[in-house]
Amino acid sequence: MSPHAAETERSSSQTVKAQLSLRDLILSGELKPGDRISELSIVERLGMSRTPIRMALVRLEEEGFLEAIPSGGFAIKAFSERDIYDAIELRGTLEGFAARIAAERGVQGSVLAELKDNLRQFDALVARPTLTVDDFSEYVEINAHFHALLISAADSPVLARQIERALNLPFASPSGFVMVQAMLPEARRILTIAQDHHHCVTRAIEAREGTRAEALMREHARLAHRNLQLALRTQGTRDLVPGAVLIRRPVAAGIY
Amino acid sequence: MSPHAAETERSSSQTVKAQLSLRDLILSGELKPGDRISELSIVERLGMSRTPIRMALVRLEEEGFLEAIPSGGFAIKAFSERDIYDAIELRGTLEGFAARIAAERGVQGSVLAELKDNLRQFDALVARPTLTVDDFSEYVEINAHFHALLISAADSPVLARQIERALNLPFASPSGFVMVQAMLPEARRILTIAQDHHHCVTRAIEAREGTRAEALMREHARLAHRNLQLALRTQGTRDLVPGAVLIRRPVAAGIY
DNA sequence: GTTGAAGTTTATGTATACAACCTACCACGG
DNA sequence: CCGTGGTAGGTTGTATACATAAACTTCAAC
Repeated sequence: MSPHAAETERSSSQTVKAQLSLRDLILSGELKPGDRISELSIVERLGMSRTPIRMALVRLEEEGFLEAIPSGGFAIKAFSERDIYDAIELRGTLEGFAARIAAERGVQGSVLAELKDNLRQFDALVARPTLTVDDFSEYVEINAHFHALLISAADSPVLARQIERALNLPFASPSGFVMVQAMLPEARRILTIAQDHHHCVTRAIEAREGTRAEALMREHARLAHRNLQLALRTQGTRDLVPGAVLIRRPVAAGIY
Repeated sequence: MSPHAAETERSSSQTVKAQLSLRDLILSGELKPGDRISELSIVERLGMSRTPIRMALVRLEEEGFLEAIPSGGFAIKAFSERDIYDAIELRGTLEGFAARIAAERGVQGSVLAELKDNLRQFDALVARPTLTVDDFSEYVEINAHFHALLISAADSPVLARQIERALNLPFASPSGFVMVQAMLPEARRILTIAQDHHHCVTRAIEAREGTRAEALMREHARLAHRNLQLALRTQGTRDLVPGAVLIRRPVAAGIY
């Protein structure tokens, strides 16, 4: 079934299990956008009682996968291509804000050291003569760590919380389109640009150049815009887009 | 007790009642920051069963009033003065983003007309020779409407949702410090500046000047910074700050 | 044939009972 | 006297039963 199904087995609480399982059900496309979710049908599908399922539904609504129906219950949300575009742009805005206040207020030396270590790992990756799919998986890790470090550099719980929420939607994640990118011929080129962004932002933060750091992070997020466009319009890559099943109109012109 | 207690009486669902009541309990200071919330104590206080109360607790966690305790249950969050500063700056960033995309993508004529009507109401208010407390209440309405119109001008559900969440904290609201402002000698001056911001942003959006619109909304939010500083440091106005009880260190030097 | 209304069915909202866990206190041993 | 173990109390997590409201179906009348 779903690639993440395993992790739901050995979880602690029933609520968390339900949350993960439901998310998988949604992202795998078994539950389609617009569908109303009946609690009872989930009960018999997951084999637990209604209470943890109701809890999970509330949480998934907060995460943005579901929307409350006025008369009660929840339905699976559908997203337009523009919604995804906006979510990416929003992430760029928030990460730009993080970079700016990190630069303006200054960051702890230890965080800066971690950032530079992360850059070295990235450099080593790009230096490899050929890039395998495993290399891209490794990049996902390094990239996610860089963005996490940026948030800790901003040292603002309020902002961290808000960014966390903005990243709940899978296609808004910093690494959302990396595996798509891996399939594209210009993979290395995009990677090189992303690498440069990371370097420049780190340098800007160190040099207390807030405006520059902000602009760079915004532009960095826009790499995902291009990957999104390519992925949705290139044959065969659409399934690699995280949460592709949530996109309202398949758009992909000429595939069928 | 609380000024909003009335609205909790005639509510529909028990969950919503619990949510509103709990929020009042927190904002009125009856439940103090750091306190762990026992579900049973709320049960006997509100006279309903645990189920809707648990639901309300989850929602209030999402709103930012509570934080989950690792071992289970919730505790009331405490905020530093810098958290509030960041929340205001964050609102400015998000509203700036809204203003920018409204300007860049263009807005429907009807929304623009509503904005201009709102500006006229604002102008009429400022033109009054003296400003009563009622006038400031009216301003809160007009101001809230302006900010709501800005969001609808951006026409982005993803962004609207995110801003809505950012405004859950009472001190992050656009009108959060207006009643404080009313008590200050420079009340009219601040109002005049806010009025100019509203005018300029609307004109910038109409003229498709995205960068200008964004910068203006950011600066507009920073008016709240000043009001925050004044309110916390001026004797007697501290209680007018919404959610003042959530602020960690009373800060207010020399009051006691 | 279509529309409206009433009854039935099924959904969610709420209450409560039960189980598992964490915590704090007390006793016992080193 | 300090540390460790166990037990008791209370807390949250889960399951289930019940009430209420929404939706669907069916039947009848126009």
